[in-house]
Amino acid sequence: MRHRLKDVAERAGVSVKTVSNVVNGYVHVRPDTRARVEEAIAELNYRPNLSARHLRKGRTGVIALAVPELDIPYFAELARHVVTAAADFGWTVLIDQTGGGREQERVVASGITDHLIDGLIFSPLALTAEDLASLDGTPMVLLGERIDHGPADRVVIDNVGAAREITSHLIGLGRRRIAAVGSQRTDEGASARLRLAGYADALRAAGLGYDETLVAPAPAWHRADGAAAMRGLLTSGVRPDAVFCFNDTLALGALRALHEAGLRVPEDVAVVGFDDIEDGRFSIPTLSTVAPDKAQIARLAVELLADRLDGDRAAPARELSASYRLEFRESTQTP
Amino acid sequence: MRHRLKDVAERAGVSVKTVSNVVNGYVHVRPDTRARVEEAIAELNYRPNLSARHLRKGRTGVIALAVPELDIPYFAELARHVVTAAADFGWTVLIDQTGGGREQERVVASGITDHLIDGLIFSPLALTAEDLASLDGTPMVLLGERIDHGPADRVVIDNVGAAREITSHLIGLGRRRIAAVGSQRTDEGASARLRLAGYADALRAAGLGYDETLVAPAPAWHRADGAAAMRGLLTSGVRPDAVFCFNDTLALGALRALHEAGLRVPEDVAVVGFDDIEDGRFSIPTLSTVAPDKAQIARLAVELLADRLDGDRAAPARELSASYRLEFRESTQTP
DNA sequence: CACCGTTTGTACAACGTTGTAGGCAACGTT
DNA sequence: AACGTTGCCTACAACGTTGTACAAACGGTG
Repeated sequence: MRHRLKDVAERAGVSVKTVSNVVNGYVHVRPDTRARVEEAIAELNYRPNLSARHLRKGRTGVIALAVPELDIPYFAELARHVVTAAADFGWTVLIDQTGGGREQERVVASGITDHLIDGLIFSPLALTAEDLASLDGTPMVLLGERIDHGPADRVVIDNVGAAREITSHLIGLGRRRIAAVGSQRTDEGASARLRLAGYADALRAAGLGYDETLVAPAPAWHRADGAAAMRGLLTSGVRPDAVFCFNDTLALGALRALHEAGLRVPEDVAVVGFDDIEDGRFSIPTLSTVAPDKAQIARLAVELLADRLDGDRAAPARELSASYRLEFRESTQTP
Repeated sequence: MRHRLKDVAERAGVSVKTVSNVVNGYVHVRPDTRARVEEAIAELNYRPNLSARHLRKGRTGVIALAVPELDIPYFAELARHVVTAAADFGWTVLIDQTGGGREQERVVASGITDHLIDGLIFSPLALTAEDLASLDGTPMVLLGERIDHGPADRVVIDNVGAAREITSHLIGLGRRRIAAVGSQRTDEGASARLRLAGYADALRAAGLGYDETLVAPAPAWHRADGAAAMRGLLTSGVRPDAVFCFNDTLALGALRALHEAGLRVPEDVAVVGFDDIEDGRFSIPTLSTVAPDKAQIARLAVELLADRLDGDRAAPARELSASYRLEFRESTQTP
């Protein structure tokens, strides 16, 4: 049922290698020979065996994308863009969920590189630079801030700047008691730390004090965590007039908690998020947010990987920055 | 940097095959020999080359999951469950987006099977039984209703029954003018047809007429389509007191449109969806819905695939049914 | 002690592909 | 006419692994 080069060769009356040459677009094949071979390929519906090709060439045409969880909308949207960007290079993307734990991430980062893939785009939560250094040489591009001075290429966005800008926007609306939701003290919370820093920067620049009681931690960044953190803030008696949630799912949870508490958004409390996931465009109210250019992130990551694969694998690691913009929607604007 | 069986063999002072036997857990290896080999493996950090192994054995340990779009929450959640279920079989999952078009789906279904994967779990929108029959023999499990009597194993849920039940629930609440959002006349709309049938069944059983003007089509099933369809219904002058949306994202869009029109949910209009995506548990109001057991769907699909891989590939196609339950939340209940 | 079956290990070939080396025409140049 | 050059194609080996066949060592039995 499944045919090999040999079958095509026999049918076309040429050598196996000539068929291989046709398949690979080698120049010196007579037009009529080429035509005969192509006809045979079509008749047999021949497709190259990628494993054999890989074994011989050392390339599979498959790259992996490893993210903590697929059903976190941000990662799902990112995955979509990576698949699209990779297609431009003729690559297939193998998507892996790490779950976000350090051990799991280490397993993925080392295990997945068992010769099946050419390279890896990795969005780590817990992996350390140390873990990373112990991996053998599968080219890798990191997304996000977790690993500070690792040996790998990275695509980042300016978390501090974005957080500062969106917080300043809230201040510009006249809000003075601005809460932050999503802080994390663990090592996993690199993005949390940076966004918190940007938040604090903006308060300081506006002459507003940084009030510890307005900062709510969240163990993970799901809707439920956002709702719980918001409820915690409200029952603790602090009365914020605005909330900066460190991502959109937290913000959606916070909206929910505010709704349950009978508070109006944005009249009583303005809410902003981070990531610009699609839900935020249809939530009630729609959600103001920082919109990282996910397509650009994906494209830069794929391009970095391509450069690394084709170029010098020992070249120094590069870091590229993706852009973002602010989206102002109902949760910060009176209709 | 990367070592082969041969390197391990030299270090341990045995033949290549003996190392292979140790790696594969072959029984008849003397304990001290095994220990020596394992030590050498550890020292060299040896990992088998999966391409070579595949070439020899005909198995890769990779299965593919093909879905229309990854950033549709239902598919993202499903993907997560499939990855988890596959891990129990030691499989890695390669996730592919088809985009949902017939041609693209055909490309994925045939192209992806280029020797890289052992099997495919496929959630088709547009592919026909005819397309499917033309594929060579990569084992495949289909999800959903699209292909009626195809040659492949399938996992389905009882769309008609579920739609009937949720509609009956609305009727039980005293609603009489119940709209349906998401109908599709194209071939892609198999699920839409079945859910519409269940909706009509329930109306008929309750002695309510089927009113064409209460049925709104939706080209795709995104939030934006739900919002547009709902706006269309409202501006056309029909005044439903309940809406059955054929999936949750449509329902979230509909909630948005109702909100913009100043209608209260559930007081003025009750809303139900289908899929039980996480968003629906945090939306305002929270969304009543049909909750298919996604974990079960994923598990059944993986098991069917495993059976097919290990067993008789020519055995007749099987069809398994996954269960569902109804979730009643705020969008159909007054607080 | 000869015999036999089991245990433990080895050598070789094969999976399907492509890189290398080289052969044979046909051509233009001296 | 002899020569190198070019175009086109073929034969062979190799990528790293495992199945098959078989050899050597071992233990128990008659």
